[in-house]
Amino acid sequence: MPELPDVEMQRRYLAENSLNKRIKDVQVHDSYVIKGVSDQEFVSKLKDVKFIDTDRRGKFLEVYTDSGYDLAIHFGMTGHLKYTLKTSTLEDYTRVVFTFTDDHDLRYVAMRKLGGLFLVPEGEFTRIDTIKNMGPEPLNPKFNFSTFEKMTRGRSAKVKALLMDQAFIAGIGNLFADEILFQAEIRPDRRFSEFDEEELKKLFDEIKRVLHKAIQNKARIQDFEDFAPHRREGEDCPRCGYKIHATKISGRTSYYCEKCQK
DNA sequence: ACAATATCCTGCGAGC
DNA sequence: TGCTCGCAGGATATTG
Repeated sequence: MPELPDVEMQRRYLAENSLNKRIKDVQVHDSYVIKGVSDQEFVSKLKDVKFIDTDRRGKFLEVYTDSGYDLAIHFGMTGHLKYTLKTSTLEDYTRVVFTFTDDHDLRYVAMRKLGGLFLVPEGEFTRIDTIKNMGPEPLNPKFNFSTFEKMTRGRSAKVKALLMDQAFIAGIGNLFADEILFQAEIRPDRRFSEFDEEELKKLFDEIKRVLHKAIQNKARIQDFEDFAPHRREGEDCPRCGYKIHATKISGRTSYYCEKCQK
């Protein structure tokens, strides 16, 4: 489920717990999640170094080190980080463990292996194709309505497919795309060519507002007062009481209100 | 260039 | 009870 707000929480978690501590050991329990380099290289490049800073790009957590290599972490759908005493029981699906000299671990845990850990030369996160081709960061103040309007011109795909496309805009997944469209009162199968200026502005504003609010609420979509009821086909729309409808867009189930979303 | 679809990963629940 | 099937969602590869 990690989308932009969730990844932002993971970033803050790492920044609070794991910066400026020497890594005395790196254990790769599952090499499938190590991307770009061999396990051996991954371990040797990160052993005896420190994580010194963090950033986020879309759904990637970027971790800077004090050696010549940096680390990008993607959580796929099921991944998360766990900082704990190294003596504590290893969680199921622990894929990679960093052990610091303070005898604590930072563990990358992920049931399904849809994410991964990418080692790149210093600062060169654009070596990762998804990042290289990534659209604008929605919460960046430089991402303004004029930019958004230009991006949408000539695009004929369904609005929800584009919201989930990382090359169009960064960090939005299935759940937040539904939530943004619910708040903007726009159907997920609409196309930009049919939008009037007011709808486009409303959509732009809701992208920023929903993501900001989710971060403020610690990424819990449940904290929305009238959130789109995900995975609840046939339930009542929290805004108008009409039945929630489900449909497939871009291979993903979309939930929307046929009455309030136009 | 763009749009749409198939595929991978793993566990779970529905249905037979 | 035990099997298969389909689904969950992020991203990529492939096809149109």
